[in-house]
Amino acid sequence: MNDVARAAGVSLKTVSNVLNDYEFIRPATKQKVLDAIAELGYEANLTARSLRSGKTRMLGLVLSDLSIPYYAELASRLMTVAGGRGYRVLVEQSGATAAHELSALQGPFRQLTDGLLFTPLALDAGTIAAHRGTKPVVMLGEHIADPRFDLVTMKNAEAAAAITAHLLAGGRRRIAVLGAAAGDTADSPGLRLTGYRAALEAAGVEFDPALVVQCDWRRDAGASAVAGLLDSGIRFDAVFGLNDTVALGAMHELLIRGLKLPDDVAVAGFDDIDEARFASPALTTVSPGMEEIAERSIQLLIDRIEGAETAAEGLHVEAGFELKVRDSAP
Amino acid sequence: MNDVARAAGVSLKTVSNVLNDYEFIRPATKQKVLDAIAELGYEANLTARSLRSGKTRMLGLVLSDLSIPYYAELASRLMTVAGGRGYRVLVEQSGATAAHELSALQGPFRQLTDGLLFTPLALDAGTIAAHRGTKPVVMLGEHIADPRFDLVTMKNAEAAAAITAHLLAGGRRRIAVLGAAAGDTADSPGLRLTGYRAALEAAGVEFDPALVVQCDWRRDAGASAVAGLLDSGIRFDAVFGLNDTVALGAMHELLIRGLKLPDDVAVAGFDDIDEARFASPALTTVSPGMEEIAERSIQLLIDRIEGAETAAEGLHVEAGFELKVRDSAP
DNA sequence: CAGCCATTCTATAACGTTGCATATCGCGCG
DNA sequence: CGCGCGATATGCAACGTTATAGAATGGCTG
Repeated sequence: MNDVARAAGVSLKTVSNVLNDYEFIRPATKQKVLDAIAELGYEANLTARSLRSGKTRMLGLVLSDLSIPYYAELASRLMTVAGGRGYRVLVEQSGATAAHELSALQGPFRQLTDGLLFTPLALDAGTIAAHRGTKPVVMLGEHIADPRFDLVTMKNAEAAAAITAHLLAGGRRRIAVLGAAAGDTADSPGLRLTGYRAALEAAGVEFDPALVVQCDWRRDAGASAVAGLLDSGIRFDAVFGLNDTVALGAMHELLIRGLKLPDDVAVAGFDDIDEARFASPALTTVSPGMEEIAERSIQLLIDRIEGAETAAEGLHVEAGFELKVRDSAP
Repeated sequence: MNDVARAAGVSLKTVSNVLNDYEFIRPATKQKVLDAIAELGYEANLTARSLRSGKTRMLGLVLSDLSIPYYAELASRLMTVAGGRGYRVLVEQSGATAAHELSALQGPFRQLTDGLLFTPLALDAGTIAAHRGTKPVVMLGEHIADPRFDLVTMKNAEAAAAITAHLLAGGRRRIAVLGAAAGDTADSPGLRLTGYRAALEAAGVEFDPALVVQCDWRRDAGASAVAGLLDSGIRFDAVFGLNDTVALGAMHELLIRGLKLPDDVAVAGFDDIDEARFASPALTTVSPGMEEIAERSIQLLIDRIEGAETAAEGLHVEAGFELKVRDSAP
């Protein structure tokens, strides 16, 4: 920067002012500085800028595992949106363990970022509140729904109700649910199950806990879950996987067992990952507005960072959803 | 750090020395400092450290799109491996465009990292060499194979030959290839096609260019490609998708058309993404040693960064592969 | 017992930027 | 004509750390 100042015949501070779009600079001066910068190929040192300004222009993103398709897509979009606002995204994988989540919340990772997009899975609201520090945090997902925190999430219950209603409208009456325990009411599984139950009730169909199978949200777990149902002789004419991955695993198992989809069993999922569209048969699912989630969460976080006028209390944003009717449950 | 020094009754520099594992410190002194650090909850300021030392302890990872499953899995592993060595990974998406790749190579992104893991798709070796800068760069993938660069890649040709040989051993003679042009010899498509041709030749089966279909490495492209083959009446008894995604798209289309897999057509892929295992039927593919790629590339890059004794010339590493025989091509 | 070296600790000066306060200039107004 | 004020440019200090050089201590050697 010294060299630029000398080349442009101005002071160090003037160069800095040009770079920071300071208001009161004569166009001629500004041009001289810009020319010198171009000629010397100067690039501002971001580390020094960070040290002095206390800002890194990086956003932290904490999620359990980047290789999970939903998170990979979300991360990709968040990076694109953040990039458009002049921020980078630094990703940290927590493995959904409390220890890692805590260290992401207060460790060195935090120092490197101006704000955090946090998908807590293990920590509870109290612990997070105690260790959130002073920089802004925006929660993603459903694990935390606490007025103290900003939260961007999806309409889990409404979307699950909509897709259940769609299955019911198609004449299905015994809809197996994979990925929640019958008593769940909180977090993604519980909220989606609640939506399912609401739709059943609205249609006057009785809820049967035997149709609810708890399993991890992974392909193989979905396959095993549906295998368990088949083996135990429980009747069902539809499967609602609480995410697409589980639904796809279930579909795989149903096909292997020689069942016809959707005639024998209709299958529906949740998330609308890219894969759902190209599955065979294509998976009926619900798109939870990931684009909107990405945009609103980045927007909210940056507003907090840059001190925009926003509510003092935690803001709760719910993105819209869209039913995607495909061949697995027409 | 000042507070710690005062609390421990030592100089600022001694605290710094303790943090940097300086050799000549009396255990008692070290303990006093550590106690003070613990008591005050002090954490070193990483930005200041970076400014002074010129190191950020971050590695850059440039890839086209994080939402592509292969890259998502690779990124996830790289982050884990790097974390174990005390580095973080900062991801930059290039969209496979030359402009973005170039800006990742020389723009501010570069400043933030001590070294680069670079998956070039658009830039050529000459351009990269001209703009590589002074910090270490390790290439990933096949686009660049130039002695000037360090490169970590997979045995594309050998693995493709092995899986082709497997199809041939199963009695298949007309194996369609999706994802390359008949004349390709370079990059992932070309290398894999070369392996395919080598296996045909070794088995005395004639190469038919009509069986080679160029398409993007995406699901829908794979589906369209195989649809084109079917519609044009070209006979084939097997499909080799040059990556899993293409193969899965093809499989989808074949199933929709009422073909029996693997009886009518065997299908094989390349990459062994998680999805391949749970497809229906499960996809025969080749696992290109991603774990090894992650470990060797991080190792190599960190060695270069920390100035370990390594070859002056570019080092080329090829990870091993493993055939995964599943139901789509038993 | 002086001299030397290994060990242990410290003072000072950077790293490259921006916040704050201030200097300078020219113009309109009383 | 002088004062005040907006516009423009600048100087200095500080952000929190580490590199460099050197000071202090003590033990060993000749």
